[in-house]
Amino acid sequence: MTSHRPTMNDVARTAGVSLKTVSRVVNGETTVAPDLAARVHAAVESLDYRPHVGASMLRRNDRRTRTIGLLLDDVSHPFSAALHRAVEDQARARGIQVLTGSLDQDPVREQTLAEAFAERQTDGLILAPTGADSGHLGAHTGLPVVFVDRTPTGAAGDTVVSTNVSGAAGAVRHLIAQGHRSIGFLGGHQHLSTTRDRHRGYLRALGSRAGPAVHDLHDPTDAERAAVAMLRGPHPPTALFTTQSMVTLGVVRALRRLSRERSVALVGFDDFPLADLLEPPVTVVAQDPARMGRTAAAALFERIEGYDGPPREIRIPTTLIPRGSGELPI
Amino acid sequence: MTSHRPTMNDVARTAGVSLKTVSRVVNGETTVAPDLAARVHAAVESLDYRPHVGASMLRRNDRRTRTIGLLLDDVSHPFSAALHRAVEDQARARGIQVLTGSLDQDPVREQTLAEAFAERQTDGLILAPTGADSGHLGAHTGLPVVFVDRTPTGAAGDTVVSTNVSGAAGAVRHLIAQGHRSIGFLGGHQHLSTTRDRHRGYLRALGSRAGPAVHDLHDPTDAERAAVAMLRGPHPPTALFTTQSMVTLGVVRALRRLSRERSVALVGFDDFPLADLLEPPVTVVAQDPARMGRTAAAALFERIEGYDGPPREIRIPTTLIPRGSGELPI
DNA sequence: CTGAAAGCGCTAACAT
DNA sequence: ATGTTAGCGCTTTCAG
Repeated sequence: MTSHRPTMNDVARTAGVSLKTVSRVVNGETTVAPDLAARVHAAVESLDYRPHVGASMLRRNDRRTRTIGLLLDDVSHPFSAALHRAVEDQARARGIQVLTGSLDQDPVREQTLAEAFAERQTDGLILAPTGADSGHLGAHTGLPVVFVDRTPTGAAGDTVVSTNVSGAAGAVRHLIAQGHRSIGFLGGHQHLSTTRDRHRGYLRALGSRAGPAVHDLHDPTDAERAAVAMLRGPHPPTALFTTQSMVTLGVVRALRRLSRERSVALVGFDDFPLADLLEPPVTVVAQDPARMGRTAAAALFERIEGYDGPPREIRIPTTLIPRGSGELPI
Repeated sequence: MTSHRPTMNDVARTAGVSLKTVSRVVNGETTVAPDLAARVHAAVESLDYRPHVGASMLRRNDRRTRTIGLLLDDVSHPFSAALHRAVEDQARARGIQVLTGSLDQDPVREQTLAEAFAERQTDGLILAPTGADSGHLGAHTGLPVVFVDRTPTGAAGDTVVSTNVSGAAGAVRHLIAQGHRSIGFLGGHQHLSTTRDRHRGYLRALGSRAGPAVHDLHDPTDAERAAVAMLRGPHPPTALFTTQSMVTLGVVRALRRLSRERSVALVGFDDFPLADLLEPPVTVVAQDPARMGRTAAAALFERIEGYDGPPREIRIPTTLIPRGSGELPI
C-alpha cells in the first residue's frame, strides 16, 4: 500500500467515472452531468487530489506553464525589490508565478539563469541586462524577453527604462539654477547604459563647463573616498551629481565627514528610503520602479499572448524631488 | 516544416543514435562510447537542444523539480528582501530555483500560493506564516515546509526565528541602564508571534514597572500618531521601545516633529538602512535576516534530502547596536 | 555499451 | 454527455 500523491486515475476510480470526466471537471468544463461532477468533486476532496501542472502542460496545446522568470541585479536592493513586487502583483492578477534570480552584474549568471529558466519552460523573461552581450537570449532560448532598467547590448526586445538623459540633465539644471557653475560628477559602472545616459544628461546640461568627474564607482566606500578626494582637490566643485543611490550614500557620508553637508549641494539619481530624514534631506531624481515593473510585466504578457510588433522602448518619467541638499546656494 | 523546439528524438535522429543514448549523454552518464557522445554533443549544439526538465521530472524516480517556494510578507521590504537573497544564494549553490510570493499578512493568499506551489511540484517551501492557522500546509500539501521569522499556528515544522524575547529584554535593559524608568512600548500586529515575543521581552525587563503601551500599529503613520499622543499624554515616558522598523520610522518622525529626538531615548527592534545616518543615529536590536535565510534554506534542503527528525526551532541571535538614540540619558 | 518498449499524469482527437 | 486511445518529452526497465 503506497502513499503516493493521488492522480487523476485515482480520482476516477473512487468516483466511478472515466479519467477524462475527471479532467473535464478539474478543468471546469461545463459539459458534465451535475451528479457525475458532484461525485468527482467529492473524490477530489476525500483524496486531497491536486492536479499536476507539469504533466498537464506537457500535453496541452498552448504549452504554457504560467510561470515567468525575473532576473535583476540583486533582489535585496531597494530598486530591484520594488520592481520585483510590482511584477509579482501583475503576475498574481493573472495567476502567474514568478521565478527570481540575482545577477550581481555577472554576464555568466545572466546566461546560466536564462537557460535554466528556459529549461523550466517559463513562458517569458523580464531581465535587467548586465551590459554584456545579451544576444544569446531572445534568439537562443526562444523565450519572449522584456528588458528593464537598462538597454541590452546585441539583442532586440521591448525595453522599459527611466528617462535617464533628461532626468539627469534636469537635476544638473536644477543645480545651475541655484547658481552653481562647478558641478562634480560621480558615476557608477561605466559599461551600464544607465550610467552612460545619466552622464550624457549631465554633459548636456553643462555643455563645455563640465566639472570634475569620477567614473566606475562600485560601492558607497569607493564613492565616499572619491568625493573626499574631489572636494580636497585643486578645483573643488560647489555641487555634486551622483548617478545611483549607492554612490549618493557614499557621498552623503563624505560630506558629513568633511562637515560640508550644508555647503556643498547634492542631487542624486534614484531615490532611496529615508532620504527625506537625513540632514539635510537629500534631493533626488526619483525613478518609479513600481511603474517600471508593471509596464515590463504588461509588455511581457502581451508578447506571451502572441503580440508580434517591433521592439518597443518605453521610457518611464523620473521626478525631481527637492528636499534640501539640492537647494543649497553656492 | 515546423520550428518546434527540438526534442531528444530530434537530437537522436541527427546524431544517428538512439533516444536513450542521447538521454545518457545529456545526463552525464559515463557509459557511452566517446565517439557517440561526441556526435550527440554536436547535434545538441547544432540544434540548440535544451532538455525539458518538466518531462524529465515526470518520469524520474526522485521526482524532484529542483525548485522551492519562498513566501514572505513582502518581497520589497528590506528584511524580507535580505532573507530572500540569502535563500537564493543557498539555492543557487545547489542549482535550485526559487519561486517567490508576497503574502501581505493575508492568510488566504498564504493558502492559495502554497497550493499553487504544491501543484507546480516545488520540492519544498520556506514560509513566513501570516499568523492564521497554517495547519493545512504540512499535512495537506505534503510538502516539506520550513517556517521563518515567525512561529506557525496549528502546524509543526522546522522554524527559524530571531531571539525575540531576549533581544527585546536586552534593549529595554539597555534603556534602564541609562537611567530610564518610564519606557513606552509601541508594537506592531499583536497576532504575530514576533510582536508578542518582543512584548514579552519588554515586560520581562521591566517587571511591574511597565510603561505606557500602544499595540497593533500598522504603518509609520499610525506609529507617528501614537508616539505623539503618548508623549503628550499624562505620563510621558522618557524612553521608547519599538518592535519593528516600520514603527521605529514613524516614531523617529514623531520625535522630530516634537523636537524631542535628543531628549527621548529610542531603541527599535530590527535594523534598517541608513539608521546610522539619522540624527541622532538610531540604536537598534539588529536581526540577521541573511543568516535566517541561510539557516532556513539549509534546514529545508535537509528535509528534502529525507531527514525526518522532529521539528526543530532554531533561534538566530540578535545584536544590540548602540548608535546614539538609545544612549540618551534621562 | 546500446537500444526498444513501457509509462510518468495529463489532455487532444476521436469515437460512442 | 461520456469514454477510449494516443502521445507530450523524457527516464526507466529490461533485452540484446
